[in-house]
Amino acid sequence: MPATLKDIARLSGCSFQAVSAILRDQPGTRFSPATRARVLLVAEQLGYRPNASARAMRSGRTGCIAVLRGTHPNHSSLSPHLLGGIMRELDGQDLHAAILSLDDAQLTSPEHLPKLLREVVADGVLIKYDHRIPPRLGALLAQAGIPAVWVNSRQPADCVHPDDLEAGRLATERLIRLGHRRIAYADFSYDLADATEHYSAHDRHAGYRTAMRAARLAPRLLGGRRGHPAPAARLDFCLDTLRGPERPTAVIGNSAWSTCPFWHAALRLGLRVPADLSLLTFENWRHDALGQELTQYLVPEAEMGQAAVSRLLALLAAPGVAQAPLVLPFTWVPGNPWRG
Amino acid sequence: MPATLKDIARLSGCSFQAVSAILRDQPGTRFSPATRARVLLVAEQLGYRPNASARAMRSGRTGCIAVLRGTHPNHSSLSPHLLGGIMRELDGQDLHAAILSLDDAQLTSPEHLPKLLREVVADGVLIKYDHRIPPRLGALLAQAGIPAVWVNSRQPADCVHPDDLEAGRLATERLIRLGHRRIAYADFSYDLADATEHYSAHDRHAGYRTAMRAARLAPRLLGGRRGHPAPAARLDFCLDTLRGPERPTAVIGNSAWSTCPFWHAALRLGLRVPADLSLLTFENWRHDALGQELTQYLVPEAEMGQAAVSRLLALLAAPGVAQAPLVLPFTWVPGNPWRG
DNA sequence: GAACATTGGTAGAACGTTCTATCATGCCCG
DNA sequence: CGGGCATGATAGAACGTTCTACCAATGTTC
Repeated sequence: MPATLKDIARLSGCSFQAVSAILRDQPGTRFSPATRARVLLVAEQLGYRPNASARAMRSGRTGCIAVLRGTHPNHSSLSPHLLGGIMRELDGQDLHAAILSLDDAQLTSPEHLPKLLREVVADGVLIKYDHRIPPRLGALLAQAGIPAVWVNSRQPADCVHPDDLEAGRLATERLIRLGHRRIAYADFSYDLADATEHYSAHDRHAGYRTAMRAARLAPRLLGGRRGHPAPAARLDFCLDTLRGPERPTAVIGNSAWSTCPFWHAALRLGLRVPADLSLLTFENWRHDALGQELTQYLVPEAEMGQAAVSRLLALLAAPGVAQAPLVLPFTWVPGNPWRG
Repeated sequence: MPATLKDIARLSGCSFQAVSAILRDQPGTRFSPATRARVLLVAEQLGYRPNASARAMRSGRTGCIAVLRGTHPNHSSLSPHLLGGIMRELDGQDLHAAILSLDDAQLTSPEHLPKLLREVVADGVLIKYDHRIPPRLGALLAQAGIPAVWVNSRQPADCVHPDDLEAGRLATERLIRLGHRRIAYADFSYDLADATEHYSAHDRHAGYRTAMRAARLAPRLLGGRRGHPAPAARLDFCLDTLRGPERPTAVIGNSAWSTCPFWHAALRLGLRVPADLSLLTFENWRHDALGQELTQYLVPEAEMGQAAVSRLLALLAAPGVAQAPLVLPFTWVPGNPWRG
């Protein structure tokens, strides 16, 4: 049986309230150095750890952050990196996280969520964005007084997301500076089941177009919401694209899913990467297995997790004070060799 | 403020103990249908949810499973699929999971872990195997009376792991049946920083060797613990291998990290996959971006998570009754086209 | 030498549950 | 008409904390 305050009190000859005060070293109370030492010693010997449930019940604080995720495997799953970032930030604070999985029904009609959240007694909640979450969830949580921070979302406040717009712009400008003129943007993600336009895909593409227009170059979209090839026809689509007279000298892919087919086509056509075709891709995390010729722009997953937690903690400390969205830059992982 | 039993009691005109009994419909107690209906109605209207902390304190059960993970990004991170499997099983049981991150110091010397676990009041713990976890952790937990199930480990009991041996054998046999004779096994994973031999890598390779020997074919290891090429030299290594007169007609890779370089080499050499070179790879989850020519053997991550939880629940229900290891088969995802 | 602060504590209550014990009816039966 | 017995409850205690109030000495000050 775990040791309690009363056990320590009995063995060190004082009241359990004194033990409690000493172990937390509550400001405003004074105890003699002798008592203090005795209590600390006994606590150490018994391997005392405060009972989290009791503490939570008394203080109202659980030291627990709920993390919402959908159950759909393709969308809104918690990546190890995001989880790692969340944990890194929590660990310093003597907090832990409870993961809460929501099935599609709960995601779509979140009326019962506040109740559910209260049951997993948590101080606040981190919500990994999923396009199926209806916007009214924010209002519901606010109404229930549950502090929430959104991850990878564009809420008006209390959210953290990657700077997709800037990443799209930077990637394009980098290629332009290298002398590329025919730069295409590829997005085949729409042949995924249940794919709808995501902020990220939209913003990356928008950043690309901005940079192209600024340089007076014609943007070119391969794939996209309309016009994406069927999965089986993808490779042929890419071969055709790379064989044409107007073939791009660089392709920026919305994800590895969109970029790899071009790479494979290039390999098959004998084009050298990146000498004949530069390939840039956005990705959630570093795909070492993809090989080192691809240049990757990595979504700052770990940083998002960390930032989201620290925002949530700030929100807990100062309830009701909304904070402006926090926008995080991508990480540039140059391919090898990188011409530039 | 969340509604409590007393709130419901006040509004429905009975004692809070009655409310508690009615809402749990405790066997052995009898209440009139009228009272019962009144209480249920009021509870519904107030959106009552039992306070988990209070319940946990009273009953000793927290309804919470701790999941241990290391902080190292390459090893022992919780994949979305594993997490999904865990959650799927928990959700049906009105349970939730708390993730506990351990830094390297905590992993290496886990003497304080039982205390830590007790603080995150959890009924039991799921441990994602990491080669840096010292074996004595098992004994420590047992001694502290904390029920534990190991995921992807080969503990003598209370563990769940994929059938790497069988997968290695099956993959090889499948290729042999297709007429392949020069089948090589590739493992480049040792050029990862901090790579030590893992059960999985060992067993898959052992399964391969068993099948080869049974068919009186010569096993061939490309890479491996000794003899793996440096990361920058990997592609050349593969090109050389595929150019030689004794070139394999099939390569089984320990992971995409080990298989992809062969694929790229094949593309560059104009070899058709799988017509000229069959590629099989073991992987933790389905890499759609890798393209459809590779045949993948998927580690049953979700199934492991689900099975591990159900084992843990069984252990909680019958404490001290150790269960034999549960071994789960891989999923075969044939490449396209699959010759066979 | 009485009023008063300081030091070093103790005591009771509360948080929201669940568990165990008790109790007031009304009813049947002998 | 009183003993047994269902029915439909209630009351108290306990879980391990933390918070607020109080208290008994011992010094300090005018």
